[in-house]
Parts: sequence; C-alpha cells; structure tokens
Amino acid sequence: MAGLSDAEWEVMDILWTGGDLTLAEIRAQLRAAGNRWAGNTVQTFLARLEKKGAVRVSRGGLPYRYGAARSREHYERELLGELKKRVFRGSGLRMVSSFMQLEPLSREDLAELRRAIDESVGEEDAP
Amino acid sequence: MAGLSDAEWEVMDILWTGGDLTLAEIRAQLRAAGNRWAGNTVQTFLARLEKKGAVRVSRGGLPYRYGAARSREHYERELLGELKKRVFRGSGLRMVSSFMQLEPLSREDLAELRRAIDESVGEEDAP
DNA sequence: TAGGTTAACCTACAGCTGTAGGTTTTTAAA
DNA sequence: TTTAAAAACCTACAGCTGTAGGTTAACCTA
Repeated sequence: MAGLSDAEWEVMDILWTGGDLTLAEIRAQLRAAGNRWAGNTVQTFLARLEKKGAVRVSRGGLPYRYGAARSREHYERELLGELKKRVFRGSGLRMVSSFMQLEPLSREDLAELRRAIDESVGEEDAP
Repeated sequence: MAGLSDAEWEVMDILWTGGDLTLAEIRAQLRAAGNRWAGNTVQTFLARLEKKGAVRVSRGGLPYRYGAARSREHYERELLGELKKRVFRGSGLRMVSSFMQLEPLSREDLAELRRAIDESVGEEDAP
C-alpha cells in the first residue's frame, strides 16, 4: 500500500541526504549519480511520491522545494518486514543467515556484526 | 527481468516443497495455507511462471504436473542482491545490521547467528 | 452414452511502474 | 517589454500484477 518502487527509491535517496531541494537540484544530484532520465520523469515520480505521502512539497514561492516526508528507516523497516514474511516465512534468522550465505561479508564486516550481536544480547540482558 | 511477484512467490513456495504437483494439489495446498484465490487465478500465475522460466510443466498425460524449474535459493539470491544494491547502496553490512536493528532477533537466534559467523570466519581462515 | 467435474486455454481489466511528451505559467535576462 | 528557460501541470502508453470470467476439452460415473 505504501511501498516505494525502484525508481522511487532512487529519488528518495537524494531527498534523504539533501534536505529540501528544488527540482533543478534533484536533477543535478541524480545526474551526478549516473541517472539519465528525462526531466519530466523526475517530476512524475515526485508527484507520485507526494500522493503516497513520501514527499512533502513546500509551495511557498517558486520553484517549489521537495523533501522527504518519512525517514529512510521507515521504508527500510517496511520493506524488510515484507521480505521476511513473504520470502523467509517469517523467520528473521533464516533471512539473515540466507543473506550471509549468499552474499558473504568480509572478515571486518563479520567482526563488526558480531559486535552488534553482542550489543543486542547485552541490551536484552539489561532490565 | 526475471524476478517473482508477491503472488508468484506464494505459488512457488508450494512447488518448492511439493515436487511435481497437479493443479488440484496446488490448490489444496494453497487453501491449506489460508489462500482464497479463485481457481483460475492459480492457473494464470502458473502460466506466467512458465513463461518466466520459473515453472516446468510436464505435459505427458492429463492433468499436467507443475514443478519448480529453478531453486528457491536462485530467487532469494536475486532478490537480496537487488535489495542490497538498491536500498543499501551495495553494503551487505548495512543491510544485515539494519535488519537486525529493525527486526530484533531472539537471543537464541542471535546465538545461532554468532555460530554461523564463527563458521564463516573459520572458512575464510582455511586455505 | 449423456452429464457433471476438472483442467486447459483464452480473454479482460484496473492499478502500479517506467518513461516520457505537450502546454501553460512564471521568472529572469536582454 | 519581448523572450527564453525552467518548472509546474496534464496526459499518455506499454508492460507487469492481482484477480478473475468464459469456453472448450477430457475423463469419470451413473
């Protein structure tokens, strides 16, 4: 209902790092990231994103300024939750370990991950 | 190009556990799993899945039998790879740790995960 | 063998997505 | 003040997705 499409993620990625931007600024950043859409394409996505509640448009003065209305984490959570349910039949462990099997992490990443786990366990132990 | 949609995952889930099944068997298993599609809906998805190369249809004798043409891992790999690139800007660590933050695992799962990590590290150390 | 039940096969249709092309309006510059 | 550029706004269209409804063909049963 409220998910983002591939192309919409690309636009939101700009907005999540950039604050409130004009169309020109968004286009410039997309180009810098290798994107080659025609100008109107971006506008279409911005309109759709506003309708979905993902983008907020400041209409005081032209050109308008576009900003993210919800955090990246919000959409990450949503996406990962759906993925977990749909593909990994509700098991977070299956998901994480499948991922680690299929896309092996470097030793440094593994070390960091273990730190994160230890932290998690620590939190659970806390009151 | 070759990804599965939500509904298609649901159908494939049956085929990945069931071997070569008839339509009636597939329908029964879907019903057992709580699915309420009309009969033809399943057939539509089977046809689309065959066209995509995900399902193999044995046409020797009626009723036909349907089976998975590619492994679940194949599609998991594809999906997670895309997710990693699109949403986590190529960082597996970011993906895994985001996931763990957003959908906390139980202590047992964390312990198991740590075992898996240790194993991974062990493998890396090997020749 | 005629009828009912399945399954195969064909068709449909609305909403979402990728990807724009026009048209109008506003603003800044000449 | 005419004019060009940018941006806003409207429209389009094909392919994918969810969700079926008809029609035909084949098999089982009475």
